[in-house]
Amino acid sequence: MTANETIDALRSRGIRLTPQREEVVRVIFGARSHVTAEAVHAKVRRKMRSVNLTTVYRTLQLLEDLGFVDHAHLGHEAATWTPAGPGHHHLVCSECGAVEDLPVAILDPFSNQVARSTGFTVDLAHFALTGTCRECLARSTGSSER
Amino acid sequence: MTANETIDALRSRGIRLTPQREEVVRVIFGARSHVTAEAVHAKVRRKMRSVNLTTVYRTLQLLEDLGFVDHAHLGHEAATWTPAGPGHHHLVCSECGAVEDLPVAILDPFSNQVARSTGFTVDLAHFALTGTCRECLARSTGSSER
DNA sequence: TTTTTTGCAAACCGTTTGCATAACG
DNA sequence: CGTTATGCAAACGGTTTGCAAAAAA
Repeated sequence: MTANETIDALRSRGIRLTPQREEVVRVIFGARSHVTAEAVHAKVRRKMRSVNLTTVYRTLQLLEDLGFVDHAHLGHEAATWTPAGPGHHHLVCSECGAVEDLPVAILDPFSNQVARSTGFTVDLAHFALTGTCRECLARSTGSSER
Repeated sequence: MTANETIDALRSRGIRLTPQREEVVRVIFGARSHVTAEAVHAKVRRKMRSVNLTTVYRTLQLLEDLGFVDHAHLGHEAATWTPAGPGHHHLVCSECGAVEDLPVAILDPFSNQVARSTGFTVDLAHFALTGTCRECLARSTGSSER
């Protein structure tokens, strides 16, 4: 979905359109990666100086309730937002902070395995998986290990 | 490790022992499950009324730095603490909040899979996996679906 | 007595709330 | 016009900080 399509969808759902909301939509759908509410706010402000962070949070919430965006938690820091989509997972390196995207398919066998053995349906899109990326691992084992 | 062993270990490492620290150790090693700093604080207070939450946080941090305890994040709420151990994983139901423990072995194939395809070493002990437990899933698909 | 730890109050960050004003439809 | 959204300031929960007073070694 594009920003314009989303805005049209909002209109036809009878959602009140404000310049603030339109701009928030444009920012999220125009961003190339995950953005925090703070980042959305900053970008929106470049067009409309007076917009409040609160409004951004409220709009993000609204858009999520309507199914247009999703948010995920990559760690302890602020949540990040993306246009709604097939859901992709994240690997966050706890050493360097690098975020690696993970194709859904790779984790399917795992989800199935967990479902089979525990009855639990894991949602891997909402919370990131943390760990150590290849580079940081190589650095630490390479130099400190005998 | 028991509380007493930990206290001895602290002493022999030359760490200053205060009644507050001892009591924090006893609470964590005496708890049957994961406890938040707040919960540790409440329990410590039953013995020593004046202990401050800040002290609990600082002690927990110290104990973790020394390798005696670990903390994990089960969701958006407060972190939970446990005696250091082989590390176990958690499935947290986002609907009912139930926390299910997961045998490490179940996740090994998954970790290996991720490592193989991405070079990323996941640390599944620090952040819980969220999802929907069997009961909540049954409830929602059973009653709301046609 | 020196060094470290404590308690307290205040700050922190990300997020949410209450409320009066502004603006959509 | 009625209804809903906005901006602002203030509160939130979990955690961390600075600092002077207290206690460990």
